[in-house]
Amino acid sequence: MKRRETTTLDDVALAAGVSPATVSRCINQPASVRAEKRERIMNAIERLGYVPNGSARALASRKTRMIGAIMPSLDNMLFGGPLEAFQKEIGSAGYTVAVACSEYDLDQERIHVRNFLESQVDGLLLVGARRDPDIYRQIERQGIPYVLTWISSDTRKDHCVGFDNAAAAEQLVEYLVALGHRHFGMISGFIEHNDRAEARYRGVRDALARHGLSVPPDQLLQRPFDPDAGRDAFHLLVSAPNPPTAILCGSEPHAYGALFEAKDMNIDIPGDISVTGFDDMWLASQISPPLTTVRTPRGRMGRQAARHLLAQLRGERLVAPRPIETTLVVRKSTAPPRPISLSADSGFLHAQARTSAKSGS
Amino acid sequence: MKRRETTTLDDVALAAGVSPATVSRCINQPASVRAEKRERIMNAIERLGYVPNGSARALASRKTRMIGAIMPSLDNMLFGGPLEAFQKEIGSAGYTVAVACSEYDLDQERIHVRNFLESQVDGLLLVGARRDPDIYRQIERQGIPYVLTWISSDTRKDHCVGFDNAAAAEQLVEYLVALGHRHFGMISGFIEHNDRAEARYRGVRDALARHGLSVPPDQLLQRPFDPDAGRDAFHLLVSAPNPPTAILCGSEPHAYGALFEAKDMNIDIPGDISVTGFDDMWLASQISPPLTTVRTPRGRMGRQAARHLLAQLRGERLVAPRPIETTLVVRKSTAPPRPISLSADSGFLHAQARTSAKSGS
DNA sequence: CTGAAAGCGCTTACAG
DNA sequence: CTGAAAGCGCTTACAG
Repeated sequence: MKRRETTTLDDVALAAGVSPATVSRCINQPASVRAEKRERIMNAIERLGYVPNGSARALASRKTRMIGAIMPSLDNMLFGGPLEAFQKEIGSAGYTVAVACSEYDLDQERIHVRNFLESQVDGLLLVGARRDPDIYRQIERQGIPYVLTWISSDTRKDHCVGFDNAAAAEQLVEYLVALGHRHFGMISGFIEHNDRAEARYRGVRDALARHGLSVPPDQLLQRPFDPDAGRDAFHLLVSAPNPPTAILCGSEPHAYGALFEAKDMNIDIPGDISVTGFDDMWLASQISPPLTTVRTPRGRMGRQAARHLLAQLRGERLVAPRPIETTLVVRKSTAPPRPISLSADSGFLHAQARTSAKSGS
Repeated sequence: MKRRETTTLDDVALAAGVSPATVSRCINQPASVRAEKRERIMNAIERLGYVPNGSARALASRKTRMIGAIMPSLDNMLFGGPLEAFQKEIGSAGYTVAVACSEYDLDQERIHVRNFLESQVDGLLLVGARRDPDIYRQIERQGIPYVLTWISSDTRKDHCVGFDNAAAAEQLVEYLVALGHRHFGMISGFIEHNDRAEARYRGVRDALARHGLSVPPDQLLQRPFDPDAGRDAFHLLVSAPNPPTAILCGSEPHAYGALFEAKDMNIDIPGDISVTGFDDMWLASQISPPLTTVRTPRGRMGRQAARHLLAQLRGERLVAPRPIETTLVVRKSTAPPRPISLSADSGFLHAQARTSAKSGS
């Protein structure tokens, strides 16, 4: 390692025949430097190939222009899009984004928060709102802005940019119930440490309760968010003695897996069983049958998260963003249950019988 | 903004009754501090809630422990996995990774490189090898390690961690030719500014040339890497007066799109036309028909890239990594062309006729 | 094993 | 508009 002569701001000042302070100003607020000097300085910078030292700048100015983003995963086509939208938007304001993956593990997440705090990030992007309060304490102690995405919870509403997962799940349930379904299964993410998954389940549960229905405990399966897990869960659900007529998936990869497994098992979707997704990713409309699901505008969420963070960074007073609207997208993976009962009443009674038999076990 | 009293290393030193230097050592090389003092210091750190200032540390030590990664995209399920693998591996060595997206645009990439250089990243992860030499000059001027992924080119072989795209494409072609295909179309990425796409096309071209075959210019379609673009391109290709019997896709999303479009057009794959992918992502085995493709071990590539960078960071001498092996995965999207000719000769003659007719036009 | 001191390369009031 | 000077919060030879 030969000693590299890094050229510094002082070198530029010397070469341009001005003071270091002026060079600094020339870089940061060009307008405040006389045009003639500015040109001399720019020339010197060019000639010497000067590259400002971000660490020194950060130390002196107390700004790193770096945003830390902690995502549950980058490998499931769910977070990549929004993250890219976020980085594009915030990047155009001059910020760099550093990413870390928590793998849906709150302990890993805490470590990453800590690291970012040490790195002096100017802001933080997190997914979900539920985590050890101590983490929020640390963040707030450093006084750095943060935004919580994928939820519109009310615990820290002011920081939430996302949609109402529970309400979205309810849309799905209401639609299915109107179709005549009375017997439901659900393939969910892990509820305990994932407030998005929890909210979706809660939405399902509450909407069903309004109709005197419920997901039997053994028909609620919690699985990692990937198609293979969805396959297995679907297989289990339909192999039960009294299978559901509709299966709600808490995430779209689960639904893809369910559809693939159905094909392998020769189960007709939606003839035998209805299946719904959640998110409306690109595959939803292409897969067969095309998936009934709820659309979550994730790109918009990413951009809005960036703008919300930017506003805080500018020192604006925090105003709670309004939840991003979700929309029910009805396609071909859902239909009335068999036997087809045009009368809602008879269908209801039929389902009631099944449901009570089930809940009695 | 009230003035936050950030607690510094000096505060800790005072509280623990030692010198700042000792606190610093205690944090960075605990073994070099007497146990008794170490405990006092740790207590003080805990009590004061001290968080080291990364910028100051970086300035003084000339190390940021940050790696810059510039990816063409994060939104196409292609780069997320490898990136996550990379970050996990390099993160466990104490590095943070910052990401930026170039959107397959070399100008954007150059800006991001520049930004990362200013940020004093300790290392750089790039995709592909072909870019303005001036960029390499800047990187090397700062003397920071870098790794080029997704290729195993020989221009800067020592820095390349990836697979041989051309060879992988050749595997596919040889298989298709052995099946009896003589008339090929290709849906490719944009070749000019993407050396991975270029290498794949080159592999196709060279392999075909060995058999006296070629892709007619109008049957080589360059498209963005998404399923919809693949759909359109497929439609165009099969609507030509003399459509190919086999379509090679330079990326898997293209192939998915082709398969979906084929279904909509009522074209039988592989009965009417054979289709191949490239990468073997999870969908390849689930889609129908399951896709014949070539597997590129991307997770392994991510990890190896991290290790290769880490080795440089440790100051080890650079040794050219060996290319990562790709494997042909034969599934159901490929078959001999119609009319089914069990005799290779007759098939060949038939195809020859078509080919020369084509190339004469 | 520990401390005093210099220095990393900028920015930013403060004066002019 | 510009400069001299202090300071951001650490690390690291150097001495002991």
